[in-house]
Amino acid sequence: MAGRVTLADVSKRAGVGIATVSRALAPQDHPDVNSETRARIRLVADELGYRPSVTARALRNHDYRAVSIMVPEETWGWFDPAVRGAFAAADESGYRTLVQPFANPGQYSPRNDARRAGSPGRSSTAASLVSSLVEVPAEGLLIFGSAYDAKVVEAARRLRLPFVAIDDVAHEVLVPTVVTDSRAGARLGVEHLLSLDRRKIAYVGSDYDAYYVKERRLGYRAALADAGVAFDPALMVTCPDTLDESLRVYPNFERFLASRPDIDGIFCEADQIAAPVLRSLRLAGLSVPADISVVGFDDERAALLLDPPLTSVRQPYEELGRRAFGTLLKAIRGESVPVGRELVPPRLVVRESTASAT
Amino acid sequence: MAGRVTLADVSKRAGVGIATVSRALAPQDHPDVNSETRARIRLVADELGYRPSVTARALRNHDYRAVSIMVPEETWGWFDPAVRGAFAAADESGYRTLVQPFANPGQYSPRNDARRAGSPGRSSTAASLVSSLVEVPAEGLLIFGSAYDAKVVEAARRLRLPFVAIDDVAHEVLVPTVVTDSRAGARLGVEHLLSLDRRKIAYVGSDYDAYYVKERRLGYRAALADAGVAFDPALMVTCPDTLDESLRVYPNFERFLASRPDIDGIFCEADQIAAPVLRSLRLAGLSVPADISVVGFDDERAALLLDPPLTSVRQPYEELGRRAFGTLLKAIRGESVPVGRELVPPRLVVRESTASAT
DNA sequence: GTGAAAGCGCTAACAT
DNA sequence: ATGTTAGCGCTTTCAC
Repeated sequence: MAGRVTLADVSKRAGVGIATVSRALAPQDHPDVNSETRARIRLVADELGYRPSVTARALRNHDYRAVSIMVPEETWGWFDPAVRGAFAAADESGYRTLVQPFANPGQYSPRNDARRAGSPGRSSTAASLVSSLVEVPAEGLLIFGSAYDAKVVEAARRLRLPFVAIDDVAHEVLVPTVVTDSRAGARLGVEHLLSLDRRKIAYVGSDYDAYYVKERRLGYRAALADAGVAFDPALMVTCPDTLDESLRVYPNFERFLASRPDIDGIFCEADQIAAPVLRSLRLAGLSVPADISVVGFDDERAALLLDPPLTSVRQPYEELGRRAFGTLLKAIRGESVPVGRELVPPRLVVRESTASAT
Repeated sequence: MAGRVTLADVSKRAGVGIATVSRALAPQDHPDVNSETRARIRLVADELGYRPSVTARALRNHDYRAVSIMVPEETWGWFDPAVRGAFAAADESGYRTLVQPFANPGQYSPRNDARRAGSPGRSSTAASLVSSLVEVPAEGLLIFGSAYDAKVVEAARRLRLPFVAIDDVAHEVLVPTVVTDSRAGARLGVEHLLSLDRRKIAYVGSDYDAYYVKERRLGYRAALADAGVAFDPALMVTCPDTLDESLRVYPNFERFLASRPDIDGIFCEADQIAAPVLRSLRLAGLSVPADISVVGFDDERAALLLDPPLTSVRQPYEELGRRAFGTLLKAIRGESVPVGRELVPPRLVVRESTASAT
């Protein structure tokens, strides 16, 4: 049903040549048209309900101005603002954005799976991605998360599509990748705790083997080192169960808490981890932040709803998306973009769990 | 840079006619080609890095197989799974999805504004939407939220684009609209409380003038009526400050709680409202669910992280998206779809805040 | 200032 | 089984 009324129709009805109509209707006022004619033609076009065929225009002009964004289904909740950032940036550059969700074949451990509705659809896996990509009228490709399935990378390369990723899981990057500077973020969080005179700072994290986990741990140690506080391995608490969202408390952390009544600060690897941690503290009769200050990472929406509201390192998701699109655009325009990580700094959002407002 | 290598190139290199190449490369194996030739041609095509021009194909075939999804920036966090549902449904029908975020000109009160990063971009408002829509090569239009700016509807109508909305705010619908059955949802929640022998059930809501608010209130009353429990207006607590996410407790609710020590159940209009409510209860030394059972609405991610984890009416977001696409597809195919609401039933997710697991 | 015509890359007749 | 050709709707020389 699209593009029923064509330039020819308008030209006939207006009693002018088809080319004139084209000129009259051009986005930026074409100089070579009598403004009266233009007005008249525009009127007729409106009347007829003319809609330019984007498809014909694209064919003719060899530019489609669209990029494809591939989003793994499982991470949607997470990368949502990043998608929005990419949208916004694309929009500003006159690009359209196509979104293709794809099912993630294991490997990438979803943090949101408790939520995963049983979508019966055969949404593409990385494998079928190969073929489906061919169908996409895009000038470039943005992949969110788990871009590093070698098959996907290979597929994209074969399509000769400029290709940028946003990912903080893979240890090794095969394409230009935009990522939150997790190390700097953890550092910010721990420095904040140190500035509150906390010295026995525990790190509560997961055993998930991911780049961001490694980096956050490094950030923690770096902050301590800079402050001249000795690193104590006993303060690193690893909870293997952090992906189980239904858990109220982590057994590992409970044990740790009982054994170390001396800690005065906790850096949580993720907000999601902070929720059970706060519960444990409450159950233990400890007051946050009076007895113990707690900092999270991500600043997801729930950080605000926790009790007390959680101080957290905010992921610059929106910026991640914008940067990724920017880099992609460079690639599309033929500038060379190096394979490697482009770090985006997060910032600290202070709330009551660290009560800086003394 | 798209579509450099054409059918002609492949045909020349393979020493066959251009039509043969077209047939050989057709998505579904064309019967009229020697399979050997096909194999050979495919090889050559691969070698040359041939990518079909979607744009030419679309022009030729008069079907673009894409729908446009317009998402108001502010509600992204909310409608995220709905977008995914629409994606999935579209994908299953061989449709692509274009996403266009648009800035919402006030009127629609964002629930997420605390999060709103200062995106400097001039992402389209409803007004510029008009023109921008013309540029979108879509066969149909899905609008998420606030579709009822008359200008937007008018614009879409003038484009003669099939048009479906997902919205639970507008009181009056101007286009086919898919929406959660909030009344049934509230009913589920309240019936659950009643089944736990709660009889003094408060309704804590906002003063937001929206369809879903009205409906949830009606659902609350309907459940009470069915159970033969007299409706007590004094148990309706309206907190004008429910949109302020930084608030730890609602003054209105605090007052109410102090004045009514007899209540034994609370139905919260939204999970977001439940967070401060739970805090107030905790501060008042009341135990949930022993003393008071609490039910929320939406079942957003935070429901799981609250303490105790919140029993909540889960919005069928994914299904909302799927249904909306389904309806849109009908419209695209020329079937008539009535202007009106298509209700999708939510379901109750029981957690510890109502401790049904005695 | 305006019209005629070529051609973007593809597919579907219509030949052969 | 394969080649030739017309034409989808548009923009852009090139004439006038």
